[in-house]
Amino acid sequence: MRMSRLLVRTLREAPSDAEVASHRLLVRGAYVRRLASGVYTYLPLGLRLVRQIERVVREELDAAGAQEVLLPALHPIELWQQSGRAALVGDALPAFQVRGRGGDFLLGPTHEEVATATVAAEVDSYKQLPLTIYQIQTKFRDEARPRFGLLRTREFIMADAYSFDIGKAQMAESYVAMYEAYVRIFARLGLDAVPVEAEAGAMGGDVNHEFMLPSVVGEDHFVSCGSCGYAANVEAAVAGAGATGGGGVNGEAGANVEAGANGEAGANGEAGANAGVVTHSTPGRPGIDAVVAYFRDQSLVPGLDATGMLKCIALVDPDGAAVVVLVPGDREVRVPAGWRPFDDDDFASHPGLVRGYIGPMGLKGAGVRVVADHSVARRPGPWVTGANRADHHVSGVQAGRDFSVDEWGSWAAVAAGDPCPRCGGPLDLVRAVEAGHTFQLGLTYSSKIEGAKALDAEGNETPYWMGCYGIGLSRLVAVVAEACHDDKGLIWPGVVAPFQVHLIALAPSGGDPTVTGAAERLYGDLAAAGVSVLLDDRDVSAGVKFADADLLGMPLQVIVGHRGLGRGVVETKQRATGERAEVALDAAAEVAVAAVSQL
RNA sequence: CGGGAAGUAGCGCAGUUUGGUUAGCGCGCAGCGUUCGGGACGCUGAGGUCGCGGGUUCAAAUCCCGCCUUCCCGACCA
Repeated sequence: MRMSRLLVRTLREAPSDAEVASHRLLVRGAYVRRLASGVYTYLPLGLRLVRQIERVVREELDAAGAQEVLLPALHPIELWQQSGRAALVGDALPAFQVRGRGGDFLLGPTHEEVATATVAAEVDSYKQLPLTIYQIQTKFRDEARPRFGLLRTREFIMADAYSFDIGKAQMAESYVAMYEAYVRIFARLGLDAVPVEAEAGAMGGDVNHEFMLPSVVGEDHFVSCGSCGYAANVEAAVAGAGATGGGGVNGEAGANVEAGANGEAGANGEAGANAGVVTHSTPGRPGIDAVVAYFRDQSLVPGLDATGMLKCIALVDPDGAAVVVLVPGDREVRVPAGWRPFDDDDFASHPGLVRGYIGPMGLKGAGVRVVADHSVARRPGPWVTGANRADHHVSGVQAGRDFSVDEWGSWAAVAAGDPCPRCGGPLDLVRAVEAGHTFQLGLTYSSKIEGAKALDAEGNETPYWMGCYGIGLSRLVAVVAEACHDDKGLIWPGVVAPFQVHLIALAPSGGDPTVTGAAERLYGDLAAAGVSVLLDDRDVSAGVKFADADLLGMPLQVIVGHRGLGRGVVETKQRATGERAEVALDAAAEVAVAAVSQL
């Protein structure tokens, strides 16, 4: 491709709405342009990039036995009503009515329903299984907040696959095959993906893994154990039982117990029902920090800090029952999938729970289940916590004496340093981008979509055992760019580079037949050798060409100019290392081909 | 959806506080000339409903009200 004809207007300055490096450089390099928030156009270079990533994905999925299809992006809403996910439609998903004969449709955010219905119409026998289909499609999600250029968008390109099997064991085999394909895909793209255990969320199903790419722009966090290799999304991670919190933290809590007890002995607050429990007026101070500051200012409980507070969070479990979760004040509550925090209506129907002043006492009688993190058991108290009364907190509260816990578990969000649930070693917390997700769905969809079943060898009808798998391709563009750039521009790895060679012809305006002739010949030779070449034949100054070449980031630059040509040589430059070399003009094509083959 | 910031030429910005000729600057774009290996230089030129709508005023980019859009933090995230 000749740059003089390519739609590539590079920008010296990035638009002010581009914050992160990948976004700035992809826009400056004319790879993409924003049309609306979270909606991007791929210009020719950007599309070539996507195609390169697609090529790797296709090769690996094909090698794993998956078959490519193209499912509709437009889904009849009836299909989503069958699967039971229609509740998501309208609110969270873009839906609309089609005129004429009418009907309600949505723009597919994911394709479990359509994929299942598609196979249901074709497969009736175990002899047709196992089957894995995949597609590369544009997906639509009504993201509340698109972010960071291509990293989180409303419309994005995804490679999604669906496996169908006759039994659970076979499903697991298909899953492993796809999981391994994913590992190979990320490896070939030069990405250091970490498969982590994850929650299934609204997808349903059981076993699933997220492929996480550690990155400073990541929106997710996962924990990993350097000792045993355990890795899990923080949403799904649980710390080792019995030992949540470091020894030091427990030690501090112990000190607080003594200090708190002594302080109360001399305090003359209103005595609670139980000896040692003191109620304090804390007007307008919901939340741990505000209460700690108030108690410190008023010298109510000497030495109190967040670790001496008992944090009580009201949740609604998947059955709709109210549950209060207890964790130490310095920890966050882990909200499991399917659970949700109390909303205004919930508080209204549970007058015993006062927002901002929730405490664990007396909840049993109110029909509210109380669960607590293991770490609460390890810190005996007394605690400072909410009084279940507006603008009041209590101190001197003891577990067992003043309140009881229905169930102990891992309810605190995992933090760095927590013990690994498998081996007890300290966990690391890593910021990362979720680049892929694989699920064992089981019968979640096949049990609901009409006809999604097959006869097994014994003639019994059984729903398909399914898996689903997704990789965000457009997100990968952002991730690779984020990982591969310097202050001058992008630095594409060979496998994804839109062009392998950036051939720069440094001819003065009006042309220098020697230079243009040599460049044209090289261009032809490289193309003939199967190398993709971007020829900068524009009538612009050398500085512009060098700067653009560095910005666009093709792995190998070949510079043809009169200076070298006078001695019969051209120059090569590795974009990644900056390493330059001179090669004889006659050998240049051969050298470039060899260099490219090693990318 | 909550909090914050911002919308002036394709991009980056000044001007708005204190209303007052014809709304500027850099880059980019077009033409001519010079230059020619790390974002060259000179001259000429094109390009703007100052986000949109309403209001105040003799007069609005500037003040007031409403709306839209975009970005950042958070919530959400199939």
